[in-house]
Amino acid sequence: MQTTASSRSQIPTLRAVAELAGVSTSTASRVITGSPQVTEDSVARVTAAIAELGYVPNRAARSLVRRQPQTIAMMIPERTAEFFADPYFAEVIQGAAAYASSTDYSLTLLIESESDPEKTHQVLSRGNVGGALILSHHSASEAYFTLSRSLPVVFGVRPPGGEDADIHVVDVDNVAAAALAAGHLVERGAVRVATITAPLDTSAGRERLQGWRDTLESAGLAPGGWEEGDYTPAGGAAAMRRLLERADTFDAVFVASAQMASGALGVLQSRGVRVPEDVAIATLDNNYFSTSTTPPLTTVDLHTEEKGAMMVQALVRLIEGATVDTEVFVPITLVERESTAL
Amino acid sequence: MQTTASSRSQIPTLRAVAELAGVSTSTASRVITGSPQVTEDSVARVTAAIAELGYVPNRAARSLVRRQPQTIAMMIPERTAEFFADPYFAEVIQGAAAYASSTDYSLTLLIESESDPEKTHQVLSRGNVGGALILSHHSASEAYFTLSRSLPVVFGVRPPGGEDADIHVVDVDNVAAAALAAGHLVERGAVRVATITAPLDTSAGRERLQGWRDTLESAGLAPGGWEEGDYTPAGGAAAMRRLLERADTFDAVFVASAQMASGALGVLQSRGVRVPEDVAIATLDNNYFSTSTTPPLTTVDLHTEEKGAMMVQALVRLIEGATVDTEVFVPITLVERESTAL
DNA sequence: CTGAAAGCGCTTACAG
DNA sequence: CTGAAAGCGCTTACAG
Repeated sequence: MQTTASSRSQIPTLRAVAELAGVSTSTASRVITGSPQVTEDSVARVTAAIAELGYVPNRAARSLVRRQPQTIAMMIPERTAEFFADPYFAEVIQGAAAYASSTDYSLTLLIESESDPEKTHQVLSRGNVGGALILSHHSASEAYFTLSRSLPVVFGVRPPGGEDADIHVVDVDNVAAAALAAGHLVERGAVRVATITAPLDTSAGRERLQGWRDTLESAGLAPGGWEEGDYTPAGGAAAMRRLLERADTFDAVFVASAQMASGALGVLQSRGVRVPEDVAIATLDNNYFSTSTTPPLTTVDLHTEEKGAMMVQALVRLIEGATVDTEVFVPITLVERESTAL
Repeated sequence: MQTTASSRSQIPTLRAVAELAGVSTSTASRVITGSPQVTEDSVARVTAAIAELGYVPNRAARSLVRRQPQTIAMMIPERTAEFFADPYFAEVIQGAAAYASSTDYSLTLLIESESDPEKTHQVLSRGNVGGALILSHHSASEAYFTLSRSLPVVFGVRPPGGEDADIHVVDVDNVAAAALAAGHLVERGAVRVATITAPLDTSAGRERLQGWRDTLESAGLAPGGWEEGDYTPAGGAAAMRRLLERADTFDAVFVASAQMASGALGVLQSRGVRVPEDVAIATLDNNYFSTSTTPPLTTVDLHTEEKGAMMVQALVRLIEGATVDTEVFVPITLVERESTAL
């Protein structure tokens, strides 16, 4: 109590800035909000006063008067397993938080209640957040369709059923990413390219499968075998075992995520299959799972951190009334490593 | 703009609640804040009105008048690698966010600028957060010592140099956790227990080594060999390779984190060492890395998610002026799995 | 126990 | 371009 009180009294207000600068709070406020209707002289004096006092606007007061909380909610899935296993969320969050810190908005974490989507809706629609970022793949995201009519919302994945809906999505082009990885395998000389897919009940899973298929087709190659994984190393390993049991052999495999690829690589090596000599591997995600294996894996960097930043950027624009494309693609880049070396 | 405006007009205010309940806003406010000086009848009527309107207090207004932002900052390390590789942060964050949602506080993510701690200090001390949670191990956390004099702060790890400082720490008892795991190995009959440590420039690393040492000593066993790891599977694997090169053999190993244990296990198996028959393994962290290996690993659950919740709980108490222990221990539990089966 | 009133720290028409 | 004034939605002494 005492600590708090004493610290509070130190914090400079707009009034203090205005007094020091010798202007009214109105003028000081105009300078701070970047209003054009102020003289250069006012700007200089207020700016100096702000610097001298280390003034930072009170968010609560600003939010109250603007009727617009300077807060963005990042909805994170309640189902912990999904959230934990994957560095994906951490990267998106990191990127989003970093970008948010460069804006006037703060990023707050909200658990989405999957058992009770109505509750989540409540929390978001009651005026305490300026907009929301939706990350989950599977969840009952239809609830967010309605929400996005009354609150700015940006999705990190196109939600199931959201093909026609008037929603905003910031995501990687999964077809293109898969095609980039598979294409690299083909260019390198592979002629029998198998794949381990991401879960096919997600759009990302289906699109990555599609990208692989398209690539082989346009290269005039017959599609190789494919098995479904679940985004985990163990799932990738299991899929690789099934792939090896099949009649059709392969000289390369496109694995739809680095976590799965690390598991699949282990199986290959335990069977004495040499990578890249016998089987080349290309995957997606430039993270720990593609850099720390032996050999390290050729992959497509999905720029997940940048994705987080782009989501916040799109949302802030939406909140501030600017026009935002309904679909924004996050850049992708091929990173060549030993797993496809010649 | 239009969307936003229309949605705003829907949001019920305290005044609307008061009118519906037939009381003044003062009384309505008292009911909401749980003041004792209201009649049962008032409580009933206001409560009903709140439910009917779906009223949620405006955080900005409340923060403004209370001079206390209803916001808790979770400081996350700028150094991305550390943050990404480990499910630890994600678990703590999840637990913290979930607990925060049951309070009046919202959890906001702030990147701590390690290159410029002064900047982080600025952000926190300028009155826009009610308190802060500090997670990082290494960082220049001394800056937070000063901060904790003017702002409620809870550390997730005792910062270097923070032995005597008057700070609040919520953490697992690392010595006890290591002793629990190592003790299980001993009870099971191991007589030559080696260890792979966490980085020894962290207090957690040193304490876990200590717990292993204490256990062997009190069991009357000579300390086995030890090698330092870096919290990653690759680091655990490297440490295990070094351990195997040493003269002293071992029939069990305590690995100070599950990520390292998964790497170490791989090395053992690739050398034809059977787990648990030839070497038993016990580790810390009950996460993906201890459950998904073959065999699954006996471990000490550090209740990381609960830790996040406890950190928020302690911080909220601090903010609200209650007394909080300077040191709070997160519970630990042994989880027996195949890696130590007899 | 209750209500009228003041005020938290800002922003923004409004008048000049 | 500038300042005085009103007001954002709450909470809390103050008086009754």
